[in-house]
Amino acid sequence: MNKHVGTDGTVGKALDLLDIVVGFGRPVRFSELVDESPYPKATVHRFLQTLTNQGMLYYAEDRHTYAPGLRLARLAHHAWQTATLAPLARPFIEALSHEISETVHLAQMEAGLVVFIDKVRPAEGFQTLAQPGRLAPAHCTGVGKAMIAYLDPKHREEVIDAQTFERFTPATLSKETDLRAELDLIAKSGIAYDRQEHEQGITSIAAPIFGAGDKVIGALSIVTSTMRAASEDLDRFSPALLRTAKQIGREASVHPYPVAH
Amino acid sequence: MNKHVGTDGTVGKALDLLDIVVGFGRPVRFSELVDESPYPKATVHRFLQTLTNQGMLYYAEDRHTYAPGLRLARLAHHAWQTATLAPLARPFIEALSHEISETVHLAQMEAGLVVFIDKVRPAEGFQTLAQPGRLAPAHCTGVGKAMIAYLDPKHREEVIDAQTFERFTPATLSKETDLRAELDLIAKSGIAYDRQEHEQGITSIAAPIFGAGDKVIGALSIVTSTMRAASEDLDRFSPALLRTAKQIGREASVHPYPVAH
DNA sequence: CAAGTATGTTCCATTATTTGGAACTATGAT
DNA sequence: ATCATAGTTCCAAATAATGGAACATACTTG
Repeated sequence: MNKHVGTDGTVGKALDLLDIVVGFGRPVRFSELVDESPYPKATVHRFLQTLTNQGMLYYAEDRHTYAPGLRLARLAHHAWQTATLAPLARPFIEALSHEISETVHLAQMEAGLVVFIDKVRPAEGFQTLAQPGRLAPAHCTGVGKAMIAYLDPKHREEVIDAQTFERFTPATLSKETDLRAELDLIAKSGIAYDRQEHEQGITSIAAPIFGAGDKVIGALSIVTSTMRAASEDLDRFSPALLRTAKQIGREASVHPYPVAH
Repeated sequence: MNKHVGTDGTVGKALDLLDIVVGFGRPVRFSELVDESPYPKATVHRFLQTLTNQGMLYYAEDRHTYAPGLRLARLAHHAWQTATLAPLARPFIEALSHEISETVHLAQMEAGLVVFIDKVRPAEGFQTLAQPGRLAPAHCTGVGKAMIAYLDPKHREEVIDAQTFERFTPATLSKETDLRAELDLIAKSGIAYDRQEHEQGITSIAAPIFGAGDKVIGALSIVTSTMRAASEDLDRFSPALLRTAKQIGREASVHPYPVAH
């Protein structure tokens, strides 16, 4: 259900809190964190002290707020460079976006959720919810469904179990059976769609990226709005999309590192 | 001596280990980590399990190696945007690099070490050690010395104490007294130099960046190679360098966030 | 391919750290 | 000046971390 179960003792809890602070996306006050976290006041306080000491958080004395620290920024940036598909895929998704003049998203999966890893917008495109580093549910996104459909059976079941099936729009697939039916289709065609299932007015066409040993390591999507194109129009992008996904996959298989998970 | 002292219990130790893994810059084996960390085998093992469970590390079963995890990578964008000067300074250092056609580095200080935050190279410049996210000692870099020279006395002593005075080249300042003498000069002129003290053949001219309350929040440097310019030639960049540092400082003072530490 | 060596994992009694309710202090609003 | 809200400290009890040593597994080599 929840992303990282709290069975990892002190360290797990501290990281939970770190995630919460970062999740706010702005400097946060102590009391907000007490409300948001499942831990009692004294415990939260102790963790914040530790994390601040460690440079993972920064405490602004004047404003009494906590924000991500420089050490976290440094570690995270490193991780981005060495542990995600982003640096490797960048040239390809730039080329794709340029070729078709549409927004392209790159995503990977973490703990049953979609993580948006990178994004290229052509010139001045519209803004979507997907910012790099953002999490989204897998059941209602093109990239999420594309990845689930090609997961090995064991992982697939785990990930499906992890879905909340929360409704974001009237089109959201909110039943497990609906999702499974669609996954079957995707597994046949190699293409997944998001028909305004996550954001009203936003549609996408997505394809999985396969790394060494034909393991799904990520997904790629072309995103547009209903203003700009009908859902079926997206189909004309599928050759370019599949080609780019294959290019990235090949690159990832060849390069030992950065590692794709 | 070491960056984050181990006085923060379990969480501190786990983060130490995380830093060590990330520091390798490549997937690492268990035994390498046991050697590198001060903790006993069983303890390292337990931490690695926890961190992997938490998604902060990724364990490649086939290769038996640990690498940064997706969860850590996910934190990158947020942390980088809100915790560093990078987003705010970007336009200014781009303008500077373009104006003078040289490489420009932006750095901040973390636990007595220099963290390179951003870097702009003109067209196809040469490569230096400084990649964004990279750590470097403060005693042998222009940006490091520029920051130390303007730290308040308390912090200054702490940071000087934290230096290892490791020799990287024959020109490296390897004695505390040498460093102090140079800091005095820097404090007078507002300009610091790196005369091949970190990398053979690389020289730079650096200036501190002051935020609200005239606190040093970072430093800026123009980097060139001895191939391209003599050390004294760098002086002709100093007006542009100082101007840009001032612009960034003003911007940082005005904008409440991103926070400069 | 068997014996040897290096590497990785598990166990568990001991030890040290975390935990969190409650009392306390600082801050800020009226 | 008074009250309310936010943040910090305390400390005995509860729990989790510790790490030496035994065990298991993967590699190496004669």
